Amino acid sequence: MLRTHTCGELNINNVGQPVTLCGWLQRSRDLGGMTFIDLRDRYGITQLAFNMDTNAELCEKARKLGREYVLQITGKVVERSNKNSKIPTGDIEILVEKIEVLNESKTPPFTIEDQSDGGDELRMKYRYLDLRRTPVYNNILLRHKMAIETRNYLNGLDFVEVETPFLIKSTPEGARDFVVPSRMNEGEFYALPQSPQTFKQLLMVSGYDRYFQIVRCFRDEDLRADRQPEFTQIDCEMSFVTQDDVLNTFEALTKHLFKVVKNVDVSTFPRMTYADAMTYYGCDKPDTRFEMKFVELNDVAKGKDFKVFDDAELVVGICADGCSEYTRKQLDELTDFVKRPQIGATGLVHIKFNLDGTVKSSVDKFFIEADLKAIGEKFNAKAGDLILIMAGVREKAQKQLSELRLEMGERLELRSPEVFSPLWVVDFPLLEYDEDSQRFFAKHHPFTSPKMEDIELMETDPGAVRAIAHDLVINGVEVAGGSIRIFNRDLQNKMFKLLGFSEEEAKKQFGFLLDAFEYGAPPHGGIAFGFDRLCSLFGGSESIRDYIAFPKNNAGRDVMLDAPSSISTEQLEELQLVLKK
RNA sequence: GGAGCGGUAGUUCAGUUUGGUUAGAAUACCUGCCUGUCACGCAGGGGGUCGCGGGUUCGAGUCCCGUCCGUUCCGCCA
Repeated sequence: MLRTHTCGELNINNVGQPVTLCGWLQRSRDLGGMTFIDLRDRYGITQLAFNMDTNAELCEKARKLGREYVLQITGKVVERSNKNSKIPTGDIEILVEKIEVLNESKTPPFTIEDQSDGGDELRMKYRYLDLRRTPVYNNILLRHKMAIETRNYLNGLDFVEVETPFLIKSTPEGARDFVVPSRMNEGEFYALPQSPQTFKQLLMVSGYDRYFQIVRCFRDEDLRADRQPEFTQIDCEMSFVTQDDVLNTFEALTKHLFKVVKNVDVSTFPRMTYADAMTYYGCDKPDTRFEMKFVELNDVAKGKDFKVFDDAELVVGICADGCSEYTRKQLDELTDFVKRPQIGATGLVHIKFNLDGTVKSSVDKFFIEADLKAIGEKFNAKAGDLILIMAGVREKAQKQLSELRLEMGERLELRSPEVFSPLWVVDFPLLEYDEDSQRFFAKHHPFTSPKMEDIELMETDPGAVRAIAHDLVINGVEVAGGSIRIFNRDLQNKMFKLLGFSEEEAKKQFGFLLDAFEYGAPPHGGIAFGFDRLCSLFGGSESIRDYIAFPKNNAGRDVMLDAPSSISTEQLEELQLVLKK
């Protein structure tokens, strides 16, 4: 070993010991007669001291060293005369006797400190330097802890981690596949998995009973702050279970992670149906850190000659406590917010329940005070509250008001990253009708089981069939999703038929799975966590990039590698992607 | 595919609204001074194709058109 200790572990108890440390020069302070160097490794910072009186030659050498030089130093631990209470090693320093420069460094393009002066783009280009910074290191360490704890916990429950292939078969359903040309099979392509869905179901057929995998998945879709083209799932599947079993098992895993990683206790996760989530939050992943539930106002808002309400399928509102004092400017801001093209509302109605008992609204022309008070009663509004109302086609109005609700939550500081509010959303619709292609699509995936009591509806009203599906939502983030699967060949065929698959198409795409189901498939179900999102949620960040060591940028590029890149004509020829000259 | 915001010193930004002398600040870097600093301090210095291309103008960092890059969102993400 080139060192006896790390830079984070020495303290007052080590005084007098001879030590050898290795690390990077974080910063040096040259006072003329003496020089101090902060030596950094991933464990911490230890101060090195050099004195002109005691060793002029060494001190001269030390003052010439640059930032990020890699040093090996030998010396003696001494108690400082001026202590630094801000760092764990602040009581001691090393009286250096020998310096070895293990490597020099160019001046880095940004400062390697907690608060770096570098912007995102630059730090991504030099990600290996960015990763030296403590906050970034802590994020990567958090991810490591989450992964280790997940493995240990699931291992304790007899889950088996099985690796599934990355080079698989492309299927047209779902997200766009990344494809890989096959050199040995001219004109044919592998696809990278969007998830190991079919493999984990096959493992259930194989009797593995409880499977998990912390696994990379690939989707060739546009990126977001919380979406990368390659991302990681905690993928899980269990046999001989009900939905309750799946929910209880992974609620317990989630609680375990909160406890050991964050030391946070969370109570039992409430369960909310998809229908309720839409009714009360206008959204299938509600942020339940704050209430501000939707109230439907059709009965009290219609019939007052206000055309916008009268013509609307749904009039719905929220009540913002204590916001009656909002100024004209603030209300205009909210109106502008909902009118942004991304939200696309045509307007916003407000009712102020003023502190002096008066009621003032933007629709006073149409509503007398008694009408407004009737609306207020629906919300149990009190003096000082502000009611915000939107109207339109049901789904659209819900979605728009949902955005406004989150914005109000933000403005009222009700969305602290230190507060965690998990819930299960269940009873999703099995199918979603797509107007463009005039057909149903699986909302989750084609292997999701309908609720037994809804099976008859598959013939009569497919859109009303509910699935035995579940999402884990925390703070408005979809953290995990899963379902009980179809394990019966007939039901699966019925499902494919609903999705407009001919028997041949189904066989061509999923023949291996259908075949497998004929050899004794057990009842099974599972869930997959978005691991990157879970980490960013635990870390209190909106962006999953902070928790990925080498992430891609907005356009799916790795700016450090400069990938993707073109390849040589020889490679293209070998892959049969161009004609040979 | 669409919308918003941004691109000026190694870096982070100001300056663009209302075109006008030599484009500033902080930090980083270099030199000198300094024996208890820990965001050390003090003095001095170097450092700019204002993303790129075109246009308007006597004159463009600033106005117009195009384009590239970054970022956030919508679409998309079974």
